[in-house]
Amino acid sequence: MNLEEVARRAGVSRSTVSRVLNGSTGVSPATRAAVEAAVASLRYLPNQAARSLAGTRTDTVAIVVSEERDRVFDDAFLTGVLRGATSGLAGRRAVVAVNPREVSDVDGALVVSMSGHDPLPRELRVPVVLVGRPLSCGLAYVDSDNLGGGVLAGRHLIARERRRIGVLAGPSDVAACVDRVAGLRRALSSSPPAGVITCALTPDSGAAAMASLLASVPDVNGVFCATDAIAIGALRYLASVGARVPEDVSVVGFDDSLVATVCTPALTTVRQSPDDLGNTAAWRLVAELAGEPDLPQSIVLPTELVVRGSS
Amino acid sequence: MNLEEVARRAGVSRSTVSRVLNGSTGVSPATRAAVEAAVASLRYLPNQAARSLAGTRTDTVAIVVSEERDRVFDDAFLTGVLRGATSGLAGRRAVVAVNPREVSDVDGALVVSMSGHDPLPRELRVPVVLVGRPLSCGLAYVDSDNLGGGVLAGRHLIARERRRIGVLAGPSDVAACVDRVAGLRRALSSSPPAGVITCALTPDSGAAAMASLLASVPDVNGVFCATDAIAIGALRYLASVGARVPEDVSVVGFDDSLVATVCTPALTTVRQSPDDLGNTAAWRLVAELAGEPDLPQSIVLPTELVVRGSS
DNA sequence: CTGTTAGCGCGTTCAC
DNA sequence: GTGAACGCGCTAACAG
Repeated sequence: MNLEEVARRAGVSRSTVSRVLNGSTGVSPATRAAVEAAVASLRYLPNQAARSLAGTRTDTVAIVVSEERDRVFDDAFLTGVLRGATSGLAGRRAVVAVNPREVSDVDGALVVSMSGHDPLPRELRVPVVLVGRPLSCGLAYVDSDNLGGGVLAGRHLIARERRRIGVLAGPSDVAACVDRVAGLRRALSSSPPAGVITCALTPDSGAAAMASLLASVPDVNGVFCATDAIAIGALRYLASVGARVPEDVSVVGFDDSLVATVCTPALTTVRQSPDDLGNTAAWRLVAELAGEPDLPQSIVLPTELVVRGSS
Repeated sequence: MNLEEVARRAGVSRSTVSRVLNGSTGVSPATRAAVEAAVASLRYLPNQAARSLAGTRTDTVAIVVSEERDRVFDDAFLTGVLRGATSGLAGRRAVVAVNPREVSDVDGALVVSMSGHDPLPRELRVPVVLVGRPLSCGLAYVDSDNLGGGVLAGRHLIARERRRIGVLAGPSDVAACVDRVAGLRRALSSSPPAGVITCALTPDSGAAAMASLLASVPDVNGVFCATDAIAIGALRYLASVGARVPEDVSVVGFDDSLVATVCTPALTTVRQSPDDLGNTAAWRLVAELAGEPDLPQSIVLPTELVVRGSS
């Protein structure tokens, strides 16, 4: 099934069918209709390989997932971004890759990476949109309002009369964590955090960080955790030493992952929408590929405080 | 940068370069070496489009994720399968799709779907390997040993002296759930379950199902849940009516998802490995595409009981 | 063992 | 407004 057959069926030449398929102007309404009828009745689908070989596009974009197992916020984040992205890709093929160097023959790429210093996107010679703010390069990106979320968390802790506030900050090369903590600092401007501990993005690391925090600031009464996974560990450690949450210590997380609703007490946290992140990034990339002018270099999606039992 | 240039550089013809690239036999070691040197020094990458247009393969496989939002075990399952699959695809391109009808120009497909009655895989005119046992078609598949896991759970409840056992079974069209419950029944052969409630794969549905179970079997002292998500809901409901776990009722889940370690009490559950599932399915598909004979029609991966506080 | 040749299906000039 | 002709980069016959 190829252009030739469709052309014969419609009583025109290959070129004309091609023109109709590619929305080119200068085809009389009558022939256009004939061609469309032929296409429909033959259930013709263009051959992608031939199309990209002859033309200049591949109609394929890469979704590059550059992450290590223990450096991901939570799996729901990735799943959400993927779901949102594929649905926003408007008929294009999405190839997923873990290693950017395996990627070729694509029109553009969506890169989701925790690390703010990923050197890889630049190696792709196509338009790139990042999911998550980069720390060190000027590429276009879509991100949650991590700063604003941090501010919300900080104001909430202040409203709860917490004045000895500790921070379990996550890694310093993860932009989202950096921004979240910056937001908290901004909300706390008059009375800076009593202690800041960096840690990995796992419950175990969060528990260990909570232990150090308690050691250096024994009277801490509010804790802001850069991710829910960290907060889970903090809650666990606090329970193990008999500290009451929220009576003795308020705990606030970030992500609103499933575990936030399941742990005891349920976790006050800041919600972001991975689906919207992926969808918006896809939209932005598609728009760029379509040649739309004046596209924003960065897009920031709102976050929202969800108050539960831990504060 | 194309075959022509590489050929010129190596002082041979296009065909010879093509032969070397495709591992065809009958090339003298000397010319092979010359070609490989040229390829390396020019950093030549074959054009995928041209390759699939001329040849019979596309070197890309589809990963079809056919799921609705509320019918997924947990997100970690999907991410795991995806991670395992992409790493097992041995250099092939992986295109992800939600709708199988968007899939064309691929050599084969991996289909991950909860529903056992998915009519879609057959529409793809290429080799297909399913992740998860199909209920109604005879396609090749890779699955966790859900039956065996159910047996493990059943034996465990018996060992805990639980004789009034209820089942929160999940949907009857999800093969994994059906198999898990079948395994439980097998372990309980002498004394069948006191009650079986079907439900959706969400905590809320699990909570509602637990309520019905308690209504019809007030003295239930053991509950097997087809998934951890269901078990979370069951635990929540039991706590709300003041039932003690595990003193009054033992609860066992299935999946060993992250929430199983976070809830209170921590959940006894059966562990499966989504990564291995995806990886094995990819391997099986690649082997079939390579024409390997005598491939197994089904592959079943072991599951493992993880005992925690809830039993 | 190696080179030559003929398309794969399509977009894109060109003429008409 | 429409058709004819060329070539994208490659694989797969076929010669030699």
